[in-house]
Amino acid sequence: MLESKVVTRFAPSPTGFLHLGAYRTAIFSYLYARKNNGIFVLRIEDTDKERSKKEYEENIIESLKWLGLDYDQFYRQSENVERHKFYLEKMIKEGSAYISKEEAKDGSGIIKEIIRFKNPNIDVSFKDEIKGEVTMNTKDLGDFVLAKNLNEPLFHLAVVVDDFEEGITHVIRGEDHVSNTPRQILIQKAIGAPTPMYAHLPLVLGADKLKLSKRRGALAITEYRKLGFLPEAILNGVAFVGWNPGTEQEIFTHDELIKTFELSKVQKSPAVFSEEKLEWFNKEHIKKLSQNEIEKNILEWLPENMRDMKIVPIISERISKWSDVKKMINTGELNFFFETPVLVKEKLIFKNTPIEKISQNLNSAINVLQNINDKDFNKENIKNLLMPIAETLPSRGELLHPVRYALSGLDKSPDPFIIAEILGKNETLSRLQKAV
RNA sequence: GGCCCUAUCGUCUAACGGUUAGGACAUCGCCUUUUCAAGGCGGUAAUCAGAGUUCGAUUCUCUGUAGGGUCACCA
Repeated sequence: MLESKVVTRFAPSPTGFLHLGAYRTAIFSYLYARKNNGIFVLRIEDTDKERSKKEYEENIIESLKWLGLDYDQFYRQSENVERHKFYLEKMIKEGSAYISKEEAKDGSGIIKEIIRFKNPNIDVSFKDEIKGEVTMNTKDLGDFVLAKNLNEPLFHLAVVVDDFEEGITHVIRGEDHVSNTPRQILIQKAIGAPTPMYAHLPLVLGADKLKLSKRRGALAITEYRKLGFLPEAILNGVAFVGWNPGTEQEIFTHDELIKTFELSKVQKSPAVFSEEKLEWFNKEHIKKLSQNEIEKNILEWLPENMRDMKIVPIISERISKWSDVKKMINTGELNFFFETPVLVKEKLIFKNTPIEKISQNLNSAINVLQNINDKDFNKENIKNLLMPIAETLPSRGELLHPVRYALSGLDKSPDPFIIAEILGKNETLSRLQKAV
């Protein structure tokens, strides 16, 4: 029973901030492990001492945590050098690897001893969960290098030894590793390790149809957090790049994804990642939040002097991520609530209605609104009084437009009833009076 | 170039060999209490090309074409 347990791993190298494409492989590995009651391992592949940085490792850990991808085991490849050395020595002893004296690649002319694999030059085939049967000849690979020396293993050796020692049963990784697989299988055979199941994920492309890369604007996952995306929305949206459950449901929670995820439904072809659709996913996930949580978040994103519960409703239906709150502030859409707008007389005019008629309509509005008590000054009551007047006019706009403009000073704004409610009776009447 | 992989609306995708080729995002139009947003309804839009197998091909086979991956003392 224990033998059949699924163990997957996410094995990034901490040489930069990881973008969504990398996290998608983490998500799939995680989902697959959880779905099968297995174990999810995080292994930091930091054997490249020059390029690996602690900062990046921390960013990876932080990002996984934020996404809700909890791992059961953690390894740092650089801490496994002893076992890498053990297998290296074993291979040399058994003849599947040898020490080769060669001139250093840096052009210094120094002769070094490196460790090469004795390539048997055979056809290697493996079954890939996504791509199917793949066969490759390994003779082009030559006697590839396993390690710089006994204490400095290279990628292929380290991966194979660690996957074996950590009991990895399913290697889920990017398609760029397909051509690495045969030589890793060769090493497995040499050290007597079983071959795990492989699933090579198709690449994630940017809008330019090229591989997603930081150089072309791909963001680190922590940047999405800064932009005010919900982790569950990112999880959902990224999982849907190159995978779908085959039903028409698109919005999934963390737990629903675990239940639904299947490797067999992963796409074979690369997928273009759409920022627009990610925003849509986020908006849908915001809708699932309780009213309280939405209020709390919006309030947090508002500057202190603007933290007023009353404007939350008009903000919440106009944003798809929290940072859009800032955008609304910057475009001045919310200013009317905090300061009396400066009006341009002509803008009160609806179509060709004479200005006298507009003033007259505004006055009727003032008259009826005066009759509402302060505490009943809400959008329903306001609407109930204003609409009957508007209905008597050739066009409702002759009343509604000037009222809305007088209150907001904007060409585009929420409807006049809600604005009046937010402003309160006094401010509403005062603004209407000024417009007459 | 060698090896490997892939190919359905602009994008993500669905379709036991038989469907008016379905859905979502985006886009366009209409409606909904002037405008904006939200919401509702509807529209435009796709099987890379050519052969073959078959009564019938988006689906199977081959070829072509186009993309992509990989060929390190990086991972």
